[in-house]
Amino acid sequence: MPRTKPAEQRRSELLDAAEEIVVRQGVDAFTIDDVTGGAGVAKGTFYLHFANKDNLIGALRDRWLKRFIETQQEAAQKFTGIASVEAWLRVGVSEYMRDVSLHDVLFHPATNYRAVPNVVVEALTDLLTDLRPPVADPLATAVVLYSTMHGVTDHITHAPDDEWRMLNP
Amino acid sequence: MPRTKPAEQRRSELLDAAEEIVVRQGVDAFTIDDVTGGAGVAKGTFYLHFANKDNLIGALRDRWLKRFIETQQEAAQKFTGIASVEAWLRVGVSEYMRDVSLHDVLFHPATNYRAVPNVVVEALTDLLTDLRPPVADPLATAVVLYSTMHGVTDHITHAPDDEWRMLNP
Amino acid sequence: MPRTKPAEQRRSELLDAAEEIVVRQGVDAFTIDDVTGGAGVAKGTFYLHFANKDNLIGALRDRWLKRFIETQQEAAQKFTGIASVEAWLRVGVSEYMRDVSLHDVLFHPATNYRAVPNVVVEALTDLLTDLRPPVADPLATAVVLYSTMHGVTDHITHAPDDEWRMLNP
Amino acid sequence: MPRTKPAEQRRSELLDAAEEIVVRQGVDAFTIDDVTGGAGVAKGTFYLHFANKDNLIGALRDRWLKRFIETQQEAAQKFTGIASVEAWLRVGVSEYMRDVSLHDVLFHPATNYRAVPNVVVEALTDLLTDLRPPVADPLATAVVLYSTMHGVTDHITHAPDDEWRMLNP
DNA sequence: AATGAATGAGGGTTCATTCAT
DNA sequence: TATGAATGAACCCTCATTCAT
Repeated sequence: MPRTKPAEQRRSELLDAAEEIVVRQGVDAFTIDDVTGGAGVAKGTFYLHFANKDNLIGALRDRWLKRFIETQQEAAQKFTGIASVEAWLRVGVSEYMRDVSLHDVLFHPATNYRAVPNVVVEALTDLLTDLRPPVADPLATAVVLYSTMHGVTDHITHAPDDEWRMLNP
Repeated sequence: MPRTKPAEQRRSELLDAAEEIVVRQGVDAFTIDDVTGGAGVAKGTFYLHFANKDNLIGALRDRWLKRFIETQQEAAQKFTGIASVEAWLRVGVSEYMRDVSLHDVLFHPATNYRAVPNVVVEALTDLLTDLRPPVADPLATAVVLYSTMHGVTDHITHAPDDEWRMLNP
Repeated sequence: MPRTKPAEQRRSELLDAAEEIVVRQGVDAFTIDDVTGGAGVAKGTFYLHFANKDNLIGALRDRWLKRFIETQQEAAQKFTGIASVEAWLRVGVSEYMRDVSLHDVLFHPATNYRAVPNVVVEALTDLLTDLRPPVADPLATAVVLYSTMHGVTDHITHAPDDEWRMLNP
Repeated sequence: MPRTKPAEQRRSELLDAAEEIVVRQGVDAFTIDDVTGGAGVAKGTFYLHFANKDNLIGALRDRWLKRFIETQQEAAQKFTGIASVEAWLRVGVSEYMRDVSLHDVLFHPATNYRAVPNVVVEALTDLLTDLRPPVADPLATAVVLYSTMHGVTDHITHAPDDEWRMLNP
């Protein structure tokens, strides 16, 4: 049985391993060794698929964003008008909550995340732009909605249990 | 010429130096060496005032929060009713914008920030609770307002220049 | 009330503090800070009485030896002939056992202990030389007796309890 | 040209280098840097073979004991009765003398040596137990013999030259 | 494509010693 | 004589990256 696998699959397995470690142990215990260990390959193999550690984080981020937006898009397309915006937001919250810690790590300031989340805001802006009746300021609205979505999710996730119960009587 | 300074001042200078480095270079270039270099003291001096690196970050966070909330409190107290909430939020935005990168670093997930930002939400909740006419759900409202405040500021700060101009025609 | 004390007393107090720490915590936790802390003086004061750390250890060693030999001498003088040698050895064992860890630290190889224990052997050699009937080779005998005394004490001290009971039925 | 060597060999070379440094410079000049420098490898390589510094010292100790006892065993087996005990002791002395400073460092109190030398005493006890005619108290005898062996060697090694000549006329 | 031993720069922390008060 | 803040060399250890196989 060959140890070699298609590049795309190896890469994917490495990303999976990285994702799991990040989610489980946080960003501090984030070692190339852990990743390759988790993926069941040797250390050197990592560098056949990623230029360096930052590169991996970038790839992780891209994959996360791609999935996130696609999921929202799908949800939104099942509705029309304002309902599609609501669907978009609802899915956004549940997606965020699925793996907050992954999100936190991926978009934390230490890794030049700057431009990235804009993609999500842009997607929402597009959605709002196509809305009828028209939204006065799609971008501003998108920013506010996105912020709230994100912030509320954050709050819920980190809230002590009793506060959570207050919000969900 | 005395080398010694009051402990409180030295500590403060070290915090200042740390703050500046964090703001300027991000969290990755955050070295004890840099901090002591910036404060103009020897490396060992650092450990006269902080148990370790984490300890410093904690202190930085505490100081930031203290200042932030105090500033908001002051601003809010100059008004009554809904205007005080508005003042609170306005000051919040401008405070955030003064040093987003500092804030980002201080409260990024890698450093057990969990419980911390709640303090700000709590302050806002208190403000809303005392409001007349009463707010239906002060906590939920606070969360939404805080999220929006934070998210919008974030967006503005990281926005490419042209988008910023779109938002401020 | 003056904080100053006669040099000899301060020195003595520092030695006492050092001794206690060494006995209690072993040689690894042996810090100038600990010593001055234990003696209730400031760090700098240490260097008014000892040139450096090695110097302190040397002084500790000298004091220990002086006491040790004096005690043995006293015990030996109460007897004559071979009985005085036996007394000398008995006291030697009990003295060793009083503070093995102190002895261990003081005479461990890392601190150029070379010449030192000879003093004890020399004292014993003198005792044997004056013995009647004469001992064939006082030095060799002294070495053997001293070695046994030391080695046995060591063994007893470090022995697990059950072995100790075997030796003392 | 291959940089890599079998793990066992590398480990052995590191132990050799450590041993040499310990013998030559004593325990204070005992740096990981020195060890790796002596073995001709980079610092990091050390940690591929030892968990930490203490671990290395432990390994050094184990190796020393293993060799020591084996050599004694071999020597003893060439004889029977009391002669085997004499052989055991003679080899013990010469082995000790081959590298006293190594022994001193390895078994000095700072590094929890407690239980270790017992192994040698145990070996001797076994030897004495099998002796015919029987020895009254093998353990006590072993302790005394071992102590003397060790102590005498120590004395010889550290003796000033003239005293040494007195003992070897 | 895959390996994993080897690298070595770099960081956090300790602590003996100094020195201005 | 006494203080204790300040110093800074030294050390252990980590881990991203390389490279010969």
